[in-house]
Amino acid sequence: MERSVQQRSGAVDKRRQILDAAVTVFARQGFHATRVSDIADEAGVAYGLVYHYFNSKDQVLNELFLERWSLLLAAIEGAEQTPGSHREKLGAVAAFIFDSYRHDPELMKVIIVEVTRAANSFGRTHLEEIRRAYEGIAKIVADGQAAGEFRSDVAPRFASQAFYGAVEQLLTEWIFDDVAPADARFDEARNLLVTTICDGLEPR
Amino acid sequence: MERSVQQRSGAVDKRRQILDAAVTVFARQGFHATRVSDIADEAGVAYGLVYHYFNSKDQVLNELFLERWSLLLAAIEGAEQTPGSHREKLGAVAAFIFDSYRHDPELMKVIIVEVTRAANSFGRTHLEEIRRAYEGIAKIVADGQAAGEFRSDVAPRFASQAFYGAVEQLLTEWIFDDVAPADARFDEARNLLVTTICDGLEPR
DNA sequence: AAAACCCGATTGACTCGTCAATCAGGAGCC
DNA sequence: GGCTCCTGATTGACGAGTCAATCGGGTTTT
Repeated sequence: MERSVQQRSGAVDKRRQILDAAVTVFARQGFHATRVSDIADEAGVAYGLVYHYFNSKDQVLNELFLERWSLLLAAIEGAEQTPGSHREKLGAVAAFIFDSYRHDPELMKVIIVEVTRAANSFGRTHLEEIRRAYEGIAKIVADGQAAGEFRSDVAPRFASQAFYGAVEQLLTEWIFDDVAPADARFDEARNLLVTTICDGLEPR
Repeated sequence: MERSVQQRSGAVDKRRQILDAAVTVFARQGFHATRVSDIADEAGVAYGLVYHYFNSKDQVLNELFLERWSLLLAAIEGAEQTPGSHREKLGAVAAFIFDSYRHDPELMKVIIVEVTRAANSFGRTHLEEIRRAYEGIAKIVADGQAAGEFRSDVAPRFASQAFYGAVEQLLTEWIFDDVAPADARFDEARNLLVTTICDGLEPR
């Protein structure tokens, strides 16, 4: 289990090195267009070593996705239980996702482009985990409705889709632009998003 | 120019046949996983004929995308100029997109999965056309702000992204489910979407 | 010495796009 | 009508290239 005990110290580094290199090349060329040799070259290791640590190219992407997605699920869980308005809880979820992009845009690009938005291939494989996130957000909405903070005539699951879809679309624009916006833009995006979804476009 | 004059009548049918077959197999297996021979088999024509009408597998998808996307751009253009509130104009755009799915779910699946949401490959190629749609929606929002119907503290381009992202996410759920919802669900989706984006989740 | 780690040449499977051959039917001539 | 010529639609086998995954052997650690 404890990798640093059963393997020597260099080993875990190589594994990590391969994962990090994979993020870079997947982000640059897309999963399909990257050869396993590209990953090995980027990581500075031999071709075969990739297969020492992973069963397949697919497994490398799976690992990257699950590593990050479990954090998102935890963040949603955390937001649910945090004190504060339900509007603030939605804000916390959006903030986590935008921060993930701020912290590691390449990784987020790979996850969104190759998994989350890929209805064939990996999106189908990880549908369950992906939906768990939607359901977590839907739960926040449902609780908000029960608390009288949100209107009750919008199905929580529906609101969750609209919310998540909006977040991902904003990220996708940044991904297409290949820009890492200034830090202020992240907070601005979060605020505008929460304002739009909670208050709506029409003046109050 | 006039195809029916310079070519035998059967010819134009075969071309169409290939395009329709491509939609079916792209929707079923995804662009990357379909071989050109799959398209030919589905269309009931010989392998080589695909290359008689198209330069490459890519060109087949390009044609499908452009054919449909130009209709969307026209619909947005039309919505802009239609009389009525700007809220109704946004509703008209959403209605067109949902109707496109109702009318031909396979084609919409292909366009969304393989082009619109594919930041590598085709998404990049057609970025310009895709963005034209975003800008059209943004223009409706901007006009709505100028008319005092929408709040002015949300950037139009931003609102456009949130709106389109929400629409596409809802469609994506249907795509993943591989269901064609009952007709009533389409209108419901449009209404809830416009309500959410324009009025917001919080009670008025 | 055993075990873990690392290497990269090789294999085997796969598919795109090409191309030479065939086929169907219209136009012109007898 | 019947015959020939001709165009371009249609066919499918094949060449050429790609790439994932394996494998046998070398090196370092314990």
